[in-house]
Amino acid sequence: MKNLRLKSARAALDMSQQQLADAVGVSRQTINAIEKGDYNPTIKLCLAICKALNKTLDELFWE
Amino acid sequence: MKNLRLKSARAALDMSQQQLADAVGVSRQTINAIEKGDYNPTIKLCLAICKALNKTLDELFWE
DNA sequence: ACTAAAAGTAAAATATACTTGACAAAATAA
DNA sequence: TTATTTTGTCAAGTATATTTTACTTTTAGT
Repeated sequence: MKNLRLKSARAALDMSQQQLADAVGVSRQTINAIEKGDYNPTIKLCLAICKALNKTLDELFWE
Repeated sequence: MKNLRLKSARAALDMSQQQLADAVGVSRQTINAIEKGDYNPTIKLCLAICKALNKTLDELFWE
């Protein structure tokens, strides 16, 4: 299922998928796939995304 | 680095690594490796572990 | 001490997260 | 409209999470 909280948090900081990808060191397609819900990232990547967006794991990835 | 919070939460419920592994559908070695800190699990597995141990992502995996 | 269960560890195989490159669709701005 | 950026999506490859089998070491019980 889609991760709209991630998409929303990124938009709130006016970051593109490419900018977030660069900030956490992955490809743009990986960010796109996570937002789309295509596959589950590793906890390490989730933590990097949280720090880049100033959010916690529970805020972005708890269901 | 070791995940002592996970180890502690499991011990608090008196569960063995095997029991937790069965509860979340992975091998015992995977649980052992996560507690040992050998590699990073997927967010899906982290969520399953949290639910099995009645903890949140932030409680077990936030650094 | 003896026994059994639990935990630690390792190598080889498999499943899947992630990359790279590329192209089209949609959005934003001139 | 036209140009530019952003997003969506796909296929093939690479990196790594996870499994299986197996063995040793601790821990807990009797």
